[in-house]
Amino acid sequence: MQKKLDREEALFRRLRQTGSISLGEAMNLFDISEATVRRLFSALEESGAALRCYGGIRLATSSEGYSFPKREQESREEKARIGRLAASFVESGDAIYLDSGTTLLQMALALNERIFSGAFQALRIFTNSIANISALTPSLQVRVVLLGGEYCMERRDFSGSLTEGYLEPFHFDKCFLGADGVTVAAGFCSDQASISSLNARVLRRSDRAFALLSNEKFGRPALMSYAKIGGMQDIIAGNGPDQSFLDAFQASGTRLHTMAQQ
Amino acid sequence: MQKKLDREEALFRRLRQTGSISLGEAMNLFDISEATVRRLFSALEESGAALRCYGGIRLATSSEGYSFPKREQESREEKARIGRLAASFVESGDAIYLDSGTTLLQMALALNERIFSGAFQALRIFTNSIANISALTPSLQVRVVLLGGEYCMERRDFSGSLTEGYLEPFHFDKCFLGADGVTVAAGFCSDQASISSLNARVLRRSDRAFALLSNEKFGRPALMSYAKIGGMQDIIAGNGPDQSFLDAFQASGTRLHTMAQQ
DNA sequence: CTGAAAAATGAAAGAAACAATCAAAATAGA
DNA sequence: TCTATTTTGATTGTTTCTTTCATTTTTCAG
Repeated sequence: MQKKLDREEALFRRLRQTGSISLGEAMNLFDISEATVRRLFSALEESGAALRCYGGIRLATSSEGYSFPKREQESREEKARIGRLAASFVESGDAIYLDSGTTLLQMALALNERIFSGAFQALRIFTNSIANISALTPSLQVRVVLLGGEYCMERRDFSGSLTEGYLEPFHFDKCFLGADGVTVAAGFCSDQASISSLNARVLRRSDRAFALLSNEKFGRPALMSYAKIGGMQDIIAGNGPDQSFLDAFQASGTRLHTMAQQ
Repeated sequence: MQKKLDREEALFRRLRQTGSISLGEAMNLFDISEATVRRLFSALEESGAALRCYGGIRLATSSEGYSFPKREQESREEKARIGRLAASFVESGDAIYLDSGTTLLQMALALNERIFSGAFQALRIFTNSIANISALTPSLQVRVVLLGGEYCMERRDFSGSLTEGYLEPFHFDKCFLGADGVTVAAGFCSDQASISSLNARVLRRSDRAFALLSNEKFGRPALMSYAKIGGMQDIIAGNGPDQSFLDAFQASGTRLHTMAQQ
C-alpha cells in the first residue's frame, strides 16, 4: 500500500486546480489528523513543487519553484555580485542577449534595477528564459523579447531548431552567456546539447561576448562545448580562477573582470 | 517626509534581490518594531507585488502575482468548468493553439490533467502565454511550444509582428481562443490590438476554431474585432447566452457547447 | 502464519508568529 | 504654535507551527 504517495499526488493535483489548500481543507479532504497534514505539506515542499504558507500550502510558481530549495541559497550572493557587475556593462542603445540560468537571472534582476532608476534611454533585451523575462519590466524605452520554441520545464527556457530560427534576423551588440562548466581545453560547455547549439549561434551574431561564471564552474567538465576560451571577449567571475585559466585568458586576449568589492 | 513609502520601495528592491525577507531581517534593516514591519509587509502584499509567508515575505512570482487578487476568484469556478469542457475536445495527434487569458489558463490546467492521466499518444501545443506554458508539462509525447516575441507584462504573453511571424510555418488542427467581448454585430473582440491581429492570423491557420466565453463576455463591446460570429466553428460557454446570440449562432452554423453539469 | 523492525499516524506541550487594540510619538496643515 | 491626522511601538490573546512521544499500521524475514 502507498497511501502516502497517493495522497501526495492527489494533493498536488488539487493544488494545480485551486492554487492553494488550507490545513483544514486537507484534513477533511483526506480525513487525517493535523499532524499528518503538516507532514504531507512538508514533504511536498521538500520536493520543491509547493511552498508552505501560514495556514496551508500554495503552488510554487516560478524561480523559487525548482532551484531555490537549498543549493542555490549558498552561492546566490556570489551570483548576485556577478550579475550586478555584468549589468554595469550594458549601455543605453544596446541590443543584448541574456542566456538562461541562475547567474543570468541575477543579472536580469540587477539590470531591472538599473532600468527602474532610469539608466537607459533605449535598450532591447533578448532572452530564451522565462525567469529572465519575468524579472524584467518592459517599457517604451526598454523592449523585452523572448525567443520562444520548445519548452524545457526544468530550466524554464526554450531551445531547439525553432528557437535558433527565431534568432536569425537579429544582431546583438553584446551577449551574456552562462556555462555549466569551463575547462582550458574544451572551453565553455553546457550540459544540454540544444543550449550549447543555441549559444554557439548567439555568439556568431554578437559583437562582444561576456561569460558569467561563478567559481564552481572553473575546471568542471560538461557535456558539450559551445565556444573555445578565445571565443569570449570578456569573463565576469566571482573570485579569480587558478593560474592555468589566467594563462589561457591572457594567451587569447580575453579580459577577466572580478569584483574588488561591492 | 515619506519614510513609509521609502521603506516600501527599499523593501521591494531588496526583495527583488534576495527573493524573500524574514521578519527579523526587516526589523534591524530598517530599525523598526515588529508591528511596523508587519504593517509594511501587509501593505506590500496588498499591492500585489509580494506574498506574506510564515516568518516573513516573499516575491510574488507568477500567476498569483497580478491578476489573482479578488476579481478572479469569483468567476474562476465557471472558467474552470469551461476549461475542462474545452479540454475534452482535444484528441491524440492534434496540433492545437491556446490563446492567452484566464479562461484559457484553466483549459491548460485541465489539459495537463488529461496529459498526466495518459490520454494522449501525441500532442503538440502552441501558445503565446507564459501562464499556459507554466501550466503544461512537456514530454516526449506532448510537445509544448511558446511563440515568443515582444513581452507584455500585464498579461504575461507575447504578441506583435515577431510573434505573428513565428506563426508562419504552422498549421493547427484546432485553436482555442478567448475574447474580451462578443457582440452579434462585431463578433469576437479583444481590448488589445496586437492580440486581435494575432488571433485573426491564428484563425486563418486553423481547421477548427473554438471560442471560450464566460458569461460576462456576451454583449460586452471591446476595442477590436478579430472574427465575425461565423468565423468560429464552436462556442464553449458557461451558461447559455441570450436569444440574439442563439439566433446568430444558428444562422452561421456555429455550434454552442454549454455544460449540463460537471 | 507469526513476530520483530520499520514506518506512519495522532495527540500533547511548548515555542513562534499572527491579528487586534490602544496609547505615545511623529508629522502635516492651519 | 496648536490641533488633527498619521504613524509607530507595546501589549494581549489567539492561531499556527514545531518537537516529542506513544500508539497504530505496515513490511518483511523466518
